[in-house]
Parts: sequence; C-alpha cells; structure tokens
Amino acid sequence: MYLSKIFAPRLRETPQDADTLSGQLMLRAGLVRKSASGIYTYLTLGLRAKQRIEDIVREEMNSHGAQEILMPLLMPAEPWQATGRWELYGDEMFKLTDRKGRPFCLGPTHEELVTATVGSERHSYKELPLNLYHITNKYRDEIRPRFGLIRSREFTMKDAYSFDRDETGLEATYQRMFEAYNNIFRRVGLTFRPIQADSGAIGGNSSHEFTVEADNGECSYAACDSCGYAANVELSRARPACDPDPVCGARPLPDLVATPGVHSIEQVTACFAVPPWAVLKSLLYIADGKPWLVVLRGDDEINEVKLLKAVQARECRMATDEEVSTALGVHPGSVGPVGVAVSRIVDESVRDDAAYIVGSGRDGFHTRNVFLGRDFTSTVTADIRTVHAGDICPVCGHSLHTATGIEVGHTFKLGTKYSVPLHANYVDEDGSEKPYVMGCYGIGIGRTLAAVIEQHHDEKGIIWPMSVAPFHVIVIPLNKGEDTIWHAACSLYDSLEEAGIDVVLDDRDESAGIKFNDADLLGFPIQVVIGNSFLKTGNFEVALRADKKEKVLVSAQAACESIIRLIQTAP
RNA sequence: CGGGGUGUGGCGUAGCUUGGUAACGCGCAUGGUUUGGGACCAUGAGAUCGGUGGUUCAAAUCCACUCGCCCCGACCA
Repeated sequence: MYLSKIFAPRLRETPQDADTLSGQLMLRAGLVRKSASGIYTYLTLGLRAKQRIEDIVREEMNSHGAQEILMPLLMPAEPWQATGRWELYGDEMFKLTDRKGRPFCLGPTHEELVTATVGSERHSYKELPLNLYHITNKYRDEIRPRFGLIRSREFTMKDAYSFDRDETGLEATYQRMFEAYNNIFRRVGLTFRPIQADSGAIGGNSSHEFTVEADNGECSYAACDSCGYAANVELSRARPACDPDPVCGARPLPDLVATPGVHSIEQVTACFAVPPWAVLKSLLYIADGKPWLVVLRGDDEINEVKLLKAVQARECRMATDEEVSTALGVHPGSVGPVGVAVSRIVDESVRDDAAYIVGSGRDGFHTRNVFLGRDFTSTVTADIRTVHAGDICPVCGHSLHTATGIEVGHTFKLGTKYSVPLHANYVDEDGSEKPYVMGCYGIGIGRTLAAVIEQHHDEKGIIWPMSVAPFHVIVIPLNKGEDTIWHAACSLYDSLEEAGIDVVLDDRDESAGIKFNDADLLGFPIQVVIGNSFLKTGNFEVALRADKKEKVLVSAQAACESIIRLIQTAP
C-alpha cells in the first residue's frame, strides 16, 4: 500500500489521556482511535496486527484439537439465570431488552451459551473430547476502563470450551491447550510466564494465567527464579522468611503493659523494640454478615480472596470503627484475640510456640507473652496472608520476587460447574447420562496486541515482531522529485508486492526526517532507504527496525530476494 | 459509587482570576523554493468556546443544572 493512502492518522504529540506506553503508541501510530471510554475503533494498521495475532491463534488452536465456531454476542438471559450469573455479574454485564421486553445481554463470556448449545444434543462418549472456540467481541461494563486496550469495555477474545468424559480426559485436553498457549505467545513475540491462578468469577478448581511482565499490569504474582514456581498473589502459598524465636522451656505469663497512644504496628514495634513479626494484628471483618476476628503477624497484610475461601463466604469487608466498639468494646487500635466472643481466623504463619505482643482488648494497653493455644485459640486456621517479595518459595525454599503483569490468557478447569445446572450430559458407555467435564481457555486478543507493543518499542516508536507486523517492509524513497530514485522505489515495491510481501511505499513528498520518524513510529520490521547514495552506487540500504546498526547495502537487483529472505528467517 | 480534575478549529494549548464578541503552535489547502533525521516563504479554509438554563447593556469568562472524558480508590479477566 501507499503510505499516503493508509488510514493511519499519526499524532505528533503524545496524547495526554493515554495512560500506558502501548496506549500512547497505538494512538500516535494511528492503530486505533477511541470512540468512548473503553471502546476503540481499530484502524487499518491496528486491525492488520490484530488479525495476525488471530491467525496465529487459529493455527495453534486448530492444530491442538479445537475447532472454530461463532456464537452471538447478543444472547438471551435464560442460561445465565440458570447458572445464577445473571445476578452474579451484576452491573458489569451490559443488559438490554428486546421490543417484547424479553431480557438479553451482550456476552461478557460464553460458558452458558456453549454449554447450552452442546448440551442440547446427546453426544456419545465416543465423540469426546469436543473443543470449540470462537474469536469475537466481549462486553463488560467495567467500573473503570483504563490502560488502553488492556482494560476495555468492548474487547476481542478468543475463548475455547472443552467437553470431556472425565477428569482424565480434561487433564489431557488442558495439557494440549497449555501447549497451544505456549506456542501462541512465543510466536507473537512475547516473553511471558504461566502462573497458577485463582479462577475468579468464572469458577472451577484449577487454572493458569499467562502473564506478560509489565509495570502497568494489573495482575500481581510471586515467582521463584530458582524452580520456576509462579502464582498469582491471590493464591500463592509462600511462607514468610522470618519467624519469631520459639520459646523453649517455661512460658512466661501474659503481661499487661500500659501503652498510651500506641495503636499502629509501627508504634508497637517501636514501643517494645521488637520486629514486626513478633506482634500480632487483629482485624475485625464482616464476611457474609458474620463477624470474624482476623489474626495475622504484624508484618503481614490480609488477602481477602483467601479469607473468603477460608470462611466460605461470598463477600467481606472490614468492620467500621463503630462495629468494632460494639462487638469488642475497644477502639480498633487496641483489639486483641484474647478473650473475645467472636470467631477467630488465624493465619497459619502464627506459631503456637512463640510469645507475641497483642492488643489487650482494653484501650491504652497491650499484652505481651501471649501464646496461641494457651491464651487464645483459633476457630479456623488458614493461609490468609498476602505474599511479599522475599518470602520462601513453597516448592524449593528459595526466595520469591513479586512482579506485576498483563494477563493475556487464562486457562481453567471448570469441571461440571456449568454442565450440571444446564443439564449438559453425554451418554456414557453404560448408557447412562453424565455431565460433561469442562475446561475453558481464553486469550485477550487486544490485550495481547497491547502487550506486544509494551514489550517491543523504543523512544521512537513501535518495533513490530515480524509475526505481528501489519506490514513487513517499508520502502522509503528520499527526494521523490528525483525520477531515478522514485522509479527504483516503485520497481522494488512492485516486485515485493508480486512476491506476496506486505509492503508499504512512502510515496509522500516529505522531508527525510519526517519519513524516517514515521517509519520508526509505525515500526515495520524492515526499512529500505533509497536516497542520494543510490544515485552514486546503485545500492539500497536495508535496515532492521530493531537494530539500525545492522544496515546493509544491497544492489537494486538483489534487494527483493534478500528482503524476502530476511522476512522468512525472522525469529 | 466516593474524592479530584477537565471540556475552546482535526490535534495540542492560551484566554477565564479582573465579562467587551476568540489567540498561538502543529496539521490541512494552493503556489513557489527545498529534500539523508520532524525545512522555508506567501496566501487561504476551518471554532456560535461540551449542552441547557440563568445573571448582565454585554458571557469562553460569573452562577445553577446536566453530559462526556481523565486521574485516585473500591471492584474486576
């Protein structure tokens, strides 16, 4: 294509309301335009890059046992009501009614619809496994869309759903998908990490997130460089690195100490000159309306996802100051676990052989030499802390680091969570009907595109990996007015086109600086410059966007062939 | 939903405090000179200042309401 004809309006200045590098570059390079908060139009170049990713996804899905279908975006409420997610999704779901008043939604995902569709037939076990996917838009009315295409309200997703006879079959299908995902993200040029994840609202009992390390990612995880263990912080079961010394022999009795004005953990550690892990913090939580006293080490923070799981509740919040006073008779800064009437949930890192300092339950006092088991007991003991950097890897014992990433893919084992309520059964060997054992596998296409740009850019602009580049090569004639140069450029452009190469010709009558800067901004992997030196030597300059120093001079005759070779041998 | 911002030619902004009928840069159009890292000259088109209502002789400017967008938080793949 001729550059002057491509609808890719560039922005010279960095758009102010773009909050990520990828978002800024997509706007600046004319890949996308925003039409509303969290809703984007893909322009020519953005669409082409998106389609490259989709093509790679299709190839890998197809070759790993999945088949493509296409489900509607607009779907009736019934299956959603059957699984309870019509209410569960709440305001995040775009809901609407048709002219007869029948409720519909714009699909935020498609578990219900596939399950209902597959379940409406009675398949034999002989036909399993079945793995269906589609690539289509999803709609979620996010509370706060942000980070460009990374968190938007309309987004393109590849979602696959597998139907197996049993857990063994699901495990095999899951492994195939896991392999496909690794191939996909490798081929689009991402460095990524599959991590163990919480399965969130989708449900199920085992899952992995594929994350791309990025500063503005929204997914926090803990990873071990030594053994490769990696898990979402919501889930990670690492242990703290430091522990209080166990008390051997006689245990000192609790000792009430006046601590006027001392409330925070920081103040307590300063007042007693002890490390924070020798102090316990006690927080009153309300989980599904029931109060729980949460007991953690002073240096830990609660992880509400773990808490919900541990007390089997759907929602929780911290109690207000008033609720604390009513339930425990003290102000929040002096709450302690000893002698309280409410249930206690104690983090498993709290030892029963160490002396802790705790709030005394009386304003202005703390108690030291408090032992778990002797002075207070736990109603529930569970892992409810948030993992920090430096914690001990639960697999190999080395130190963990934490990072944030963009979640580009997610795989779940769903089990029968959807097949049972939707009565999606197959006929087994013995003639009985059994629910499908399902899996679900998503890839955010737009997010993946954004992640590619996050990982492949420099101060000048995008540096497309060959596999995702909207065009592979840009031919840049400098001084278009010079006929020899212009004709040579056109002739190279024509032969590349004929060879099936996606090539752009910068046909604009612009100065060299503008052409170079635009070529860098748009990020096509190969740049061919035809300038005054061509008049003298008959050579084109072929350079890689990724590494301008690797500039090679190629004769006009050999250029086409060597460019094709460069494209074919690209990583 | 709470807190904080913001809205002025296509884009980025100034003007608002102290009301007097819209300015600058980029881009765009035409002609000319240019052409190896964001050239120059000349000419020109383009905004009833987010919307509605109010105050006033007079509103981009003051007041009220409203809508959009952005940031922080809660929430979430």
